[in-house]
Amino acid sequence: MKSSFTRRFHANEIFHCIRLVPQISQRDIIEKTGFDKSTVSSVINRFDAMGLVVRAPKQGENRPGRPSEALAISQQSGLLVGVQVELGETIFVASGLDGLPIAQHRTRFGGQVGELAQHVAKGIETVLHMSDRQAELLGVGVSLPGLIDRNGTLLHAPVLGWRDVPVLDLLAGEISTPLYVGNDGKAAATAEHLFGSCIGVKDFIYLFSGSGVGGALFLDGETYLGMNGLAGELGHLKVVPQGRICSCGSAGCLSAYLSAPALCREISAAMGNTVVSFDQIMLQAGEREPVTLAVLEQAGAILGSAVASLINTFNPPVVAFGGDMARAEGFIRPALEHAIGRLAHPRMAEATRLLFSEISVHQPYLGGIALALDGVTGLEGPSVLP
Amino acid sequence: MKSSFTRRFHANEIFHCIRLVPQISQRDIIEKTGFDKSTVSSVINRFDAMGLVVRAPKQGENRPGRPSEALAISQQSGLLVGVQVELGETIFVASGLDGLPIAQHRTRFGGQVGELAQHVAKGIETVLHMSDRQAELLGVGVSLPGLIDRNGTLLHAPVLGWRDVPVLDLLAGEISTPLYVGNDGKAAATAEHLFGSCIGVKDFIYLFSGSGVGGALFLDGETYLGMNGLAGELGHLKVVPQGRICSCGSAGCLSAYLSAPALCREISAAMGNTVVSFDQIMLQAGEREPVTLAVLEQAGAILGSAVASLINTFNPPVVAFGGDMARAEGFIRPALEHAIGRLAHPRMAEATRLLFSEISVHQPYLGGIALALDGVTGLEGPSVLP
DNA sequence: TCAATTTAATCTCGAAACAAGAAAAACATG
DNA sequence: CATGTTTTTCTTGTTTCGAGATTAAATTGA
Repeated sequence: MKSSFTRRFHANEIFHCIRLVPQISQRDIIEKTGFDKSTVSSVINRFDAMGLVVRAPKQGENRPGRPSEALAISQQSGLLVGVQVELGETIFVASGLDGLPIAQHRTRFGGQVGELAQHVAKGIETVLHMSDRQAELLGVGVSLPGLIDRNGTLLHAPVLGWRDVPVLDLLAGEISTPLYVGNDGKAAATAEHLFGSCIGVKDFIYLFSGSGVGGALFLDGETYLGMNGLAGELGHLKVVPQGRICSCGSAGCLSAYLSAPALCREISAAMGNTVVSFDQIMLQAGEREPVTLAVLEQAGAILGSAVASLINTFNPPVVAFGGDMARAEGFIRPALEHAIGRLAHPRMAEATRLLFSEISVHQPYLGGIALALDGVTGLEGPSVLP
Repeated sequence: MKSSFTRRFHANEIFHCIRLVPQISQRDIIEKTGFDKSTVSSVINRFDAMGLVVRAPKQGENRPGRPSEALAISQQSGLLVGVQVELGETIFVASGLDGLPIAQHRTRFGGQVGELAQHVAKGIETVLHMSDRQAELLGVGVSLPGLIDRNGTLLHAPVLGWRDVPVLDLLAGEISTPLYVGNDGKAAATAEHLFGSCIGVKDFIYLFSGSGVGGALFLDGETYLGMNGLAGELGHLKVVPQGRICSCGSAGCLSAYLSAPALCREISAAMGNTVVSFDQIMLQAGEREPVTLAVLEQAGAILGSAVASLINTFNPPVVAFGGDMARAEGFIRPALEHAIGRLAHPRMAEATRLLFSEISVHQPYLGGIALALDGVTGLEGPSVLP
């Protein structure tokens, strides 16, 4: 069952057409993609033979002619599990091949390397039971907060305190399904592309903030990995020469100025009290507490300087912000835009849209699912598509 | 004669195999590319039919069996002209499809927009006469020192003082051959990939310095253009918050610290004399003049900070330096490497090779030829390959 | 009710391309 | 001069895309 590259390309495109617009007809797919009708028909016939899609006559189209089909990803076609490992807690989500979550499960996790594999395997088991759907598990995506290379080795995760952990190998020992392990920034960017505001956007730069600052380069329809898979560490762009020491061991990084811990420290120092969480910062900012507002404004300006460099580098149509950056949109956006206007090349800045991610705030658990869906439908490696 | 994408991909790969290793045999191409022997044979037969290659029996192979063919790009197959527009002077180079220069011509150019098209057309005419080869002109590449968008409009060239000049349209009015217009940084990076030290390197970041600092992102086998074709303006990475005013109108750009004029100003101010050219700087540095050495060292450190950001962003196998940066290798490299070691993520820094371009110093005129060759053999748009 | 019309999806068939194998070409060796 | 070796070309089978013909399933109107 070895298909040519173009065939897989077509299949992939058509699959995502159906996923994104359920009840779509072949006619609409032909218009949208520009593929030939016979190509679309044959691909969908194969999808059908594999039980990947369901076809139903389309209702409520009161016009002459043969009614079009309403295509949809089958609920029975297969399951994905997304795993989001964070400090203290792990989130497990099960979904169908359409990527829509059908069950969720959270457990505490102490962060011991030795327990990771068993802990994840057990969580997957649990969430699969909860999902109550009779279908095969096709793939598992695991999003981790750290630098992960192409071989699936986690090189450094300051938040967890891990170094050089072969996570893919460890997990593969307990989990037999296809396994996709990835950095949380790249996972979040993929989620934004598959489910969020960057659907259909082939090039965008993603930045997000939480316990650290991460990012991803989404170029030409896929996340750019670089030589070892480490590209996109935008949290460690240098913004201040000889600046603050960063958790990565270097100095002057964006992360040292914008991560939640950094902002907490800064506000605490200025106010004399103890601010320990970004929730608290948002609360104080909502009450228009002056020090907090000033620190956030300052953060927006620093972020703007980094984004100006990114705009001058990539000339991207979209720069997307996720996590705490998205939550604080109202407080940082003016300073951010002002800095970009001042520092980026005008012709590029005016063409770039800034986008604050909603899903990264309200559905932060989609990263793992995105890795899994991207993995099982992807053009390289084995794919569940024909 | 519309070929499929894969066909053109194969043809392109095989063409460059022959270009890079003249006298190569089909056998060697098969080994190198992994294509099937029938594919290679049929592509080369078409090359032959078009008069693109010459085949000769390979000499001096004293072994049994049918002797292999020695393939080479035909000298009669076609001509390219590369044009390098600089302040005060324009360089014209003619070459065959192998990219080897066969004639060169330089003329003064005052920099009047109105005269550009005629000036270029006349120079092409002249260099073609000089080349003395009976072959069709297949393409012209024009490298310009400024921001050029996808439509071939030069948006801003501080060096020439031009703004919003539709160079492609202007030139197309005088020149009927396929025309490829590009930014000098991207042209130099393409040259490095086609003729220089980055042959076979599919991903590298290119930085060069001259009257300004420019760059290019060479990702996944091609220059990354971004939305409007403006990506790669690495000279305007922000390195100092609220820093020096740059020719682009913004502040704190790399270019404001590393361009030849900036270094001249800095050295002049510190020494009290007047340094006006990079040649003079190199001379003084060669004599180990302390102020000059200190300024260059400082420049290396600033460059290192920017390169550290680039390494953390792209995780590239190679960062290449051209122009004045390459000339000053000996004086900036220690500070550069030190800064990178301190600021870039160790796992990425250790994997990245720094490369100082030779061709950008000794054959700076190759940029235009590179644009032309890349254009006429490229996978998108019309191509001279079957 | 039953053609006629209209639209959607499928089927048929030719052109193009790759890949594997057979055949041919051109040389060395004994 | 036969045999073996190596390189290139030719032959054939399979796959895929795409254009046109065909079939399917509805509405419309006589």
